[in-house]
Amino acid sequence: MKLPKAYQPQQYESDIYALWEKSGAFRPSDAKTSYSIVIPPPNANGNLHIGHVLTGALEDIAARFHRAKGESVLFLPGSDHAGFETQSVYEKQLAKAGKSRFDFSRDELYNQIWDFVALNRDNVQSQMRSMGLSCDWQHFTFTLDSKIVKRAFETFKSLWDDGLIYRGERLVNFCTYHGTAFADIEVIHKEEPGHLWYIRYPLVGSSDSLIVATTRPETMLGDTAVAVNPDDKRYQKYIGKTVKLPLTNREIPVLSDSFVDMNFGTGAVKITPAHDINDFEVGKRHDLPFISVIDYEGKMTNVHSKYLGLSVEEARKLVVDDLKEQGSLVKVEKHKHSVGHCYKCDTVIQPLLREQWFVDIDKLAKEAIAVLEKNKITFYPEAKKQQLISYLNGLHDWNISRQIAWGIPIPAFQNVDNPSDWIYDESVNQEIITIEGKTYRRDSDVFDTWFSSSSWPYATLDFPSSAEFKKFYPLSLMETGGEILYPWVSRMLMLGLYVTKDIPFKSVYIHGYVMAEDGSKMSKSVGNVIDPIPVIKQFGSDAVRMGIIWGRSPAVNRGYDQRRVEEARNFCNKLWNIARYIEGVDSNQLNRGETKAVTEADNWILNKLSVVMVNMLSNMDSYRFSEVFEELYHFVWDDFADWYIEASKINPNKPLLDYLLESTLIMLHPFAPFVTEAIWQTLNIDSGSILATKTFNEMLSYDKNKAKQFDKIQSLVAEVRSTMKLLGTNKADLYFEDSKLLAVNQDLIKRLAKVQKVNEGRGGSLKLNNSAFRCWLSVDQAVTVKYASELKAKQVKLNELISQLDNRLSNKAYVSKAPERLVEQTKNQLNQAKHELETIADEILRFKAN
RNA sequence: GGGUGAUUAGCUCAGUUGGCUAGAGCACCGCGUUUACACCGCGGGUGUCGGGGGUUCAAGUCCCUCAUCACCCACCA
Repeated sequence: MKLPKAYQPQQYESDIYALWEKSGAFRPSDAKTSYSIVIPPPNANGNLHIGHVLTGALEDIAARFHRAKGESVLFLPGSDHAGFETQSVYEKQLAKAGKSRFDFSRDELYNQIWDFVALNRDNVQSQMRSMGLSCDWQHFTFTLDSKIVKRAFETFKSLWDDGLIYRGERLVNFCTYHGTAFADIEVIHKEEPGHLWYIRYPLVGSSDSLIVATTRPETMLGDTAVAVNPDDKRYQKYIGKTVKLPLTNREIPVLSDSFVDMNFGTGAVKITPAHDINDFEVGKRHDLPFISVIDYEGKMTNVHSKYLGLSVEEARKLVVDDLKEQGSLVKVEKHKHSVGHCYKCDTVIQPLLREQWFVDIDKLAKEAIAVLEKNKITFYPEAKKQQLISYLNGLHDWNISRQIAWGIPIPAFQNVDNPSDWIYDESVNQEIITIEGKTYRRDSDVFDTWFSSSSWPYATLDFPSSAEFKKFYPLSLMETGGEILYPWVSRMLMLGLYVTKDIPFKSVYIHGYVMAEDGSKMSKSVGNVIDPIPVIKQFGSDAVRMGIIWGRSPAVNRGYDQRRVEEARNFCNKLWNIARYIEGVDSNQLNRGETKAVTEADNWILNKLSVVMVNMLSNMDSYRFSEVFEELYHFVWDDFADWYIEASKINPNKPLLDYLLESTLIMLHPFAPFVTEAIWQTLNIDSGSILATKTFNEMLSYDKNKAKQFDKIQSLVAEVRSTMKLLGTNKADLYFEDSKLLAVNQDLIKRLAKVQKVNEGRGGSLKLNNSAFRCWLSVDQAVTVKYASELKAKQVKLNELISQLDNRLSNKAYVSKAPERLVEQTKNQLNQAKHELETIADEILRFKAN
C-alpha cells in the first residue's frame, strides 16, 4: 500500500504546492473561454488572519472549478501598500523607538516604510501558498508597482482634462493627530453625550438680542453670521440687522437661510463657515468671510491672545467661563450628538478649511447607478446592489489628497509665483521643476489609496492594449468583504466605467466576516484574532478551508467554529480511506478492463454522481459554495463510502471504482486541493498528470431502472436494520417471496442488512411493511411483543397521514389548480400509505391471535 | 433621522423561482469491531419555522403589522 492509514497533511502540502508551481498549473491556458479573478490585495504590512482563509478559499474554489471546466483561468494575486493604514503601523513602531514622523522628511519616511513593507511582503505570499491558493504568481502585483502608479497618474490627468477634478479650498475631515485629511467614509461617527450652550448675541443699536444654541461654543470665535429660517415669524424683524459677537469686537449679520430648523434650539444658528459643514455651505451661499480659528494641530488660531494656542477643549472651557462671567450664557442643556472620530486613533475629527484635490463625483456616480439599475452586474447577495445604489446617490465630491508620506504622489505642481497656477507633470521624484521659465513646486500630498486601487481590475491587466486585458476584462468575479463595498467596489465601478468604458466585473460576491468563536468581532486590541497558520498545521489546509466555507452564506457574519474544521479534517481522511480501499481492491476482479456499470449498485452510484455533477455546475454558476460542498460531502460519505463501497465488497467492479475515485477527486479538488492531489500523485492516477489541471470526467451512461432497483434494496436494508435495532436483536434471518431482484442480490442484502441468512420462500414471523417486497424476519417470539406496540404507534401516524392526504385530494381547488405531477404524487402517497396500513393492521391482528 | 439584514432542533446554521411528512454538522443516547477509515459503522428528531393578521388549492418561503437583535448610512446647530 502506498497510502498510509491516515492522511497527514503536513507531509504532503508543501511538496504539492511546489509541484503545482513548478508545473505551471496555475498559468492561464489557451482555452477560448476565460475566467478571471483579481484578488483584493491584502495589506502588505502584516499577517493574514483566519478571515483571509474564507476570502481566499472562495476565490480559489471558483478559480479551480473553472479550470476543471476547461476554461482559461487567471487568478491574479497582489498586495496593497495600504497608504495610511501602513503608515500608522509604521508610526507605532517609530513611537516605540521614541521617534515620530516629524523627525523625517516625507521622502525619508517613504523610503523607510518601503523597507518595512518589503520585509513583510514575502510573509503574506507564503501564507497565501499555505492556504493553497492557485494564483498565478507571475502576475503578482503590488499597488505601488509602476503600472499601478502610471494608471493613477493617467486617470488623474484625464479627469483633470475632463474637468472632473478640481482643486478647491473646502472643509475637509482633518485628524489633528495624524495630520491628514480623510474622505467622509473614513470618519467614524459616534453618538456622544455633550451639551447645548445657549448664548446671547446682542443686537447692534438695540437692547434686544438673539439667543443661539451650540454644541461647540469655542467655534463662536470664528462666527461670521447668525442665521434664521426665512419663515420663522419670531425672527423676521431681525433679518438684515447686525449682532455683536461676544468676546470679540466683531459685528456680524443676521441672515435667513432655509437650512435652519425652526424647531431645534432657539431657531437661531451661529454660522462658523470654516468649521462646520452646514455653515460652510451657508457661508458660500451668502458670501460670508471664512475665519479659521482652529489650526491643523488642533490649536486655536486667529483669536484674541488669551485663547491663542489653546487646544479645542481648553478653549471651550475658557470661552464658556468668559461668557458666563459676561452674562452672555443663558443656559446649558445636556445634549446627545454625533461626533466624528479618526478611525485609527479616535481623535475627534475637525472640519477644517484646506486646499485639496477633489473628484467631482456627480457624473461618475450617475453612470455607475445606471449600470447597476440595468443589472449589468450580478450581486451576491442581491441586496448589496441596492445598498450600493443608495450610497452612490448620496455621495459628495471625493477628496483624494492625503497629507501623508506613504502613497502615490499627486502629479501636480504649483507655480511658486502664482498659487492658482497648477500644472500636471509626472516628474514626481523632483520637488521643483522649471517649465518655460516658470518655477513649480510639487504638491506634497499623496493620493487616497482608494483612488489608485480603484484601477485594480484593469491596471493589473495592463490596460488598455494588452492581450490579457482583452481576454480577461471585465473580471468574472470580484469577491470581497462588505466593509469595502462603499470605499472600493463603488470606486472601481465609477472609475472603471470612466476609464475603460466598460464594467470592471460581471459579478460581485460579498462574503461575511469570520467572527471570533463567541460571535464577537475579531480585533487586534481585544487579542482574539485567530492566526490561520497554526490551525493549518494542526488540521491541514483543506480542512481549514472547508471548515470555514461550510454552511456560510454571502454577507452573513458567523463565528469561527473549530469543530467544523475537525469535521472537515475527518472528511479528508474519509476520502483518503476510500482511495486506500480502492487501492487495495484486487485488480484481477470482475470486469477488468472495461469501465461500465454492471450491478444495480453500479448504476445507482453513477446516477448519484451525475446528479451531483449537474447540481455542482448550476450551483457554482450562482456561487453557492456551501451548498455545492455539502452535496459533495454527502455524496462522498453517504453514497460512495457507506453504500457503494460496502455494496462493492460483494460485487467488486474495479474499473468503475477507479473511475468513481477519479471523478470524485476532480470534483472535490476545488474544495480540498491538497488531499485530492496527494491521493492523485501517490496512486499515480493517470500517470504523471497533475490533478489541478484535469478537467471534469465524461459521465458514464447508466440504466435508470437498474439504479431505481438499488433504491428499493436500500430501503429494504434500512427497514431491516431499524427493525432489528428496535427489537434489540442482531440475530435474524430474512425471508422473501416473488422477487428476482432479491434472489440475485441475496449476498448483498445479507451483508448490508447484517442478517444471518437470506432465504427465498415463506418464513419468519414478522412481516416487513415498508418495503416494496414481501419479506419477513425470523426473530425470537420474545422480542415481538415490543414490536407490536411499535406497530400501533405507526398505525396512528399512518392514519393521520392518510386523512391529511385524503383532505388534500378531496379539495377540488387543489386537484384542479395544482400541477398534475403533484396531484399524481399525492395519489401515489395515499395508496402507499393505505397499503402499509393494511399490512400493519394484519400484523397487529396476528399478534393478538398469538 | 434614514436604510438593510436576522429571528428555523440543545448549539451553529442551510432551506434559490411558494409544492413530498422542514434539513445539515455538532452535541446527546444506544448498539457494534466486517477487504479502507474510531479522524469509523449502524440505529435513534413531538421544531408553536419570533408573535399576530392577510394572499393562495398550497406559506419557513409572498404581503402587512408588532417585538427583539445586529449592522450600515446621515451635515440637525
